[in-house]
Amino acid sequence: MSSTMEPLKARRLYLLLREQILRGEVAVDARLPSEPALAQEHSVSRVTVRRALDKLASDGMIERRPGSGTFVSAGKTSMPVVADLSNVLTHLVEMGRKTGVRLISFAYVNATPAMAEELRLDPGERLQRSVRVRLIDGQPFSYLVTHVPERIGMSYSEADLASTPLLELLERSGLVAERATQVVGATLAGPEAADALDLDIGAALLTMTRVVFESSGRGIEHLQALYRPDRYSFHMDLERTGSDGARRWTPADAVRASEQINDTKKNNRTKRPTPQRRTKP
Amino acid sequence: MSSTMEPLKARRLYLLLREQILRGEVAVDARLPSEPALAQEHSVSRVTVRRALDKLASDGMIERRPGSGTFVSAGKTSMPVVADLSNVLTHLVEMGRKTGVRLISFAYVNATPAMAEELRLDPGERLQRSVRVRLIDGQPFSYLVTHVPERIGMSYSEADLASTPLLELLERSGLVAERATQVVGATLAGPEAADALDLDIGAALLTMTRVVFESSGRGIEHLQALYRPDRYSFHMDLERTGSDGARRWTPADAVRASEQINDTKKNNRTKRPTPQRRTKP
DNA sequence: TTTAGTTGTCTTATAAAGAATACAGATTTG
DNA sequence: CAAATCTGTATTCTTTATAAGACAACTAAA
Repeated sequence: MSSTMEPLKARRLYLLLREQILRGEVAVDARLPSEPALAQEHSVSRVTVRRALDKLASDGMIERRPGSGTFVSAGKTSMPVVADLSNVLTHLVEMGRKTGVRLISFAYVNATPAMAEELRLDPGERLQRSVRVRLIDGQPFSYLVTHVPERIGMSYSEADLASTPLLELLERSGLVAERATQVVGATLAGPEAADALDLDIGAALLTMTRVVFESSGRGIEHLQALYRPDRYSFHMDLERTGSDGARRWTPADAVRASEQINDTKKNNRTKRPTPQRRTKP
Repeated sequence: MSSTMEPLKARRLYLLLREQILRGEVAVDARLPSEPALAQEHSVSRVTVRRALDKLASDGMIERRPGSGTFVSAGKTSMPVVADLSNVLTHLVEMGRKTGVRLISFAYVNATPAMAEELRLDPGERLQRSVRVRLIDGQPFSYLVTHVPERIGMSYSEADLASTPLLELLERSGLVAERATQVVGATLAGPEAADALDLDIGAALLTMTRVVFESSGRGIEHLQALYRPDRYSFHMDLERTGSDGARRWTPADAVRASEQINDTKKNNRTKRPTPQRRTKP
């Protein structure tokens, strides 16, 4: 499965150092080993060490002080925007952040066999395919490829897509979403996604595939989402519920959800049911 | 953020083709463009195309038939083991699969500032650090780095770790886990993880960071998990609950959980509440 | 001030990746 | 069978990555 086609040594070292910094194995503001030391430690030349450090510096993870050393930067080591498992961005309003959507492409295509099966449709059925990029504070954080059956897609315009969440559009047109499955994984950035998300090809991406079904069991939306993990991640709070042998973990979101059903108006944004990671002041 | 230190051209092409195949843009059993055609299409030499295809072939994604062409393989395009959002592996028993654990390292270390903060402990406190690899059918699928406060870690042995889930060990020693937070993201494989998971350095990994708290609010476990996305992914079923303006998505697991609280004995393994992706017969 | 250690920059040499081309053997099609 | 097309393999050349070393400029500490 593995071996052959080695990534460049500089890339390897870059990934290694990056990992150590992100995991906190090297403290913030601490000095890294000197370039000659790193070169000897990893059995590479100083040029290679230098390339790795260049990359880290351009990522804003380290700061180089000539004559003194290179140090781990405080700022950039942390904290993407988080979403709960229902894919709802949290703490956005209160942080005064603004999101936007860019429509990359929009077309009608024939369903591939795989796509038809996932949506439980007839193979070859026409689908509306749209590619969008979501932005936060002007910076892209997600790359979304959506497939919707043609007849359903007709109920809204191309312009609607660039301004309104797709699920809202679907429900507005009378459809009733009943169930959805989501699968979360990881993949490497290909050329298109890398370009749209302002990343290097081969960067790590968080993926989510969601299929939404109406009550009849037919799929009404297929979403393939790619997220920049440094700007977006999934967050879930779990509570230990039940007693004795039947104790198990329950997502706290579910609790909050049932609380909110009889509470349409006041949205409790002061809740903090579980400790959050925070950056130091 | 991007540019400089280009990955190799062969790697780029590999990722591009891989992406197209995984997304179903190229049908299963279909023939890929010929090597000269791919070379011209992407403005690279045939040697480079060849390297990319070699990698795809070793991944089992394509099959090369001399004189005929290269074709997309049916088998390997799909389906890792799935876990629900409580991190419980599903469909394992019924599939007759066996899991195992390999203990990689075991030591006591000083808490880094970042780790201490996440666990809400005093900085510098002693922690038990263990690194484990979980296997399914003899193949590694997750790389787990766990930190537990020293006094708690004393309650079980090194051998226990290799055989029993950590959370069970903790509760067995009288601790009461009350809350947990989980953050799911993605990262690139570093040298250690790549080696343990039998992957190339720079491969995409699914990450989960979990912190478990007891009722006093102090952390009792910090877990950093790295998963091979081709062998493991998170799955969640959502249901549209509530009415009118208060409709929202609720994880179906929560429903199942509350059903099971009064149902200790019979574990309903026949449930299939939501359509699953499946491979063709 | 001196000294040791650091990053920044350059040179030269070797190793590896990629480009361009040619040709043998297998497969399909006319 | 013959022609066209494909993969497998080899050769040669160019470009890029890496190695090894030298030296200047800067910093901090003795």
